[in-house]
Amino acid sequence: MKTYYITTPIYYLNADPHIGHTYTTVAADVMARYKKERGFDVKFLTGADEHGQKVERAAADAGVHPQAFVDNLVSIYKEVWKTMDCDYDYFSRTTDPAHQETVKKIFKKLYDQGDIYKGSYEGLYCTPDETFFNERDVIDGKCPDCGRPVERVTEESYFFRMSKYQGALEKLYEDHPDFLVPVARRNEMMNNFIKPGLEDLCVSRTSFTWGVPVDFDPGHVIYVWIDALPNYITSLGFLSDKDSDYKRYWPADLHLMSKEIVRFHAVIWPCILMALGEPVPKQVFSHGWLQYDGKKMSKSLGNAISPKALVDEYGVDAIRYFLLREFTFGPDGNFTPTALINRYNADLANDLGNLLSRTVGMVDKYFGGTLPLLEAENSEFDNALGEMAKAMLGKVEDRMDALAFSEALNHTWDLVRRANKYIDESQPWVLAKDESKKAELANVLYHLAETLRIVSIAIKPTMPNTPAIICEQLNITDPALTTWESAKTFGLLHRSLTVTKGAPAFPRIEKDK
RNA sequence: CGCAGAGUGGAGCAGCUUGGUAGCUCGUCGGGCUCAUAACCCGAAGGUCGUUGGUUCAAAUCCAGCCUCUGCAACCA
Repeated sequence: MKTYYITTPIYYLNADPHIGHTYTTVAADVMARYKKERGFDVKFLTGADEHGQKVERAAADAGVHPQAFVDNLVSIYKEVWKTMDCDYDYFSRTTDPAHQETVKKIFKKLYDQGDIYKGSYEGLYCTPDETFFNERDVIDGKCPDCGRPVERVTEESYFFRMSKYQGALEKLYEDHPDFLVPVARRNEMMNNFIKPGLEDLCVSRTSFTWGVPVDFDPGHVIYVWIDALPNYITSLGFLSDKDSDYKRYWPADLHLMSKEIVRFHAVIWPCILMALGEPVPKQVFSHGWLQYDGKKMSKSLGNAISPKALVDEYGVDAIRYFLLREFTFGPDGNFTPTALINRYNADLANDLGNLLSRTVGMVDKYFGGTLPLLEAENSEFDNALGEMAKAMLGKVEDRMDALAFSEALNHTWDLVRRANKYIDESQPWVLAKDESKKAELANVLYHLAETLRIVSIAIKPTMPNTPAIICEQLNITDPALTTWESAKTFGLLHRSLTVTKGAPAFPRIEKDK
């Protein structure tokens, strides 16, 4: 079976998850579900980056041990992913003992082969803040955070010989234009970091202790690059005696992330892998940021949106749908409550939810809930709808494979809108008044139900819960009628369909609310 | 001249790679229908595609300059 390994970043645990983390994780989850529907052997990883000075300090401020601090945050993240129906296979933690053991082995291996060496790190240091700053960040010799003077200090530390992989990295970018997408990010990495020359990377610290120790040099802690990035392979058992997942799933098919951490995944990470002699990931995809009402979302601005609150108000499927449908996946997007309500009402309540209601309602009203087995010639409208329904999933696949979630969903909604139009064309309420048109009427309603079946399959990856609502009202219980491939055939649903009226799947939201 | 992206009818976006009647959703106005969650369907109005110049038979699309906004610049998804 063909494998598919997809990852989100492992999120840095300095705050609760907000809608931005959710955006990345939901997109990865949708992709993972889609690939599973297509028959791939899928592994989906998310996780937490738990080490470092910021965590150490945040824990101290909270008056708890760092481990207790991250344990608490991890449980909060996991709770949010559960709320969002994000169904990951691995939750990677950098405090996991097995991960730490492998990180030590990686560090040692790179050291032994000369790719890590001991040197000295010189920088501007703010002693009260215990933080290094760049020349350009320092304002008039003062710390940009606290305003106190910084001093030039030298610290002994280990360096990764990244410069050695300059040529190999350039070749990777040239040979595989799709290694990093979208192309704007690729240009950015090339022009800013690769072409000017890779600098060796400082991979250890002595300024804090909350991390994986360098076991052959006490006092040194392995810095984030060699700790967090390798989680994608340590979680698969790399360099351990249980490495069957590594052999099976590596290299990753897709590292998904937002733009600010592209450099680490598209420059540093491949260099580390090349140094280890391991294959690099097939693709790194960077999506944009969600702004809130045109402003950057951040903890300090206090405008970060809580995913939990949104789900409580609108439902998980609606939020997942909105995130993927509203924004083009790649550029930045602007999240506004108005857009959410508009999208919900227009697409989910008016188009899809209402289509289900009117279909079930008519079967109930005209036939007492069960369609009779009557033969009828298809009208031109019936044929047009059927043809469109059959072709829809292929278009969805094409856009999903390109990570164009919004366009994929739009193809499905083209069909939903077409079905609403079909009702007007077919005028079932006119047919219902003529006893001799019973067969025609039943045929129209059958076409609607079958279209809804196909729609319910196409939306499965994005909206994991809605298909069950549709199937319940249409009494679809045969698993063969809900497989991905079955949505490419029109007419599988049984003709003598019995429906069950239910509450509206997406009740309209009144605007003044 | 640090790098990259964006500027398209009232709003939000797509199109630009491979030039050729400017598309989608929402909103507005008018009409139709009545099965349905006052939902659905049809039609209309509304854009010199930031700006200047160039290439071309033809430019939103290619090239150059300029203006405005945004992001990145060793760890905010």
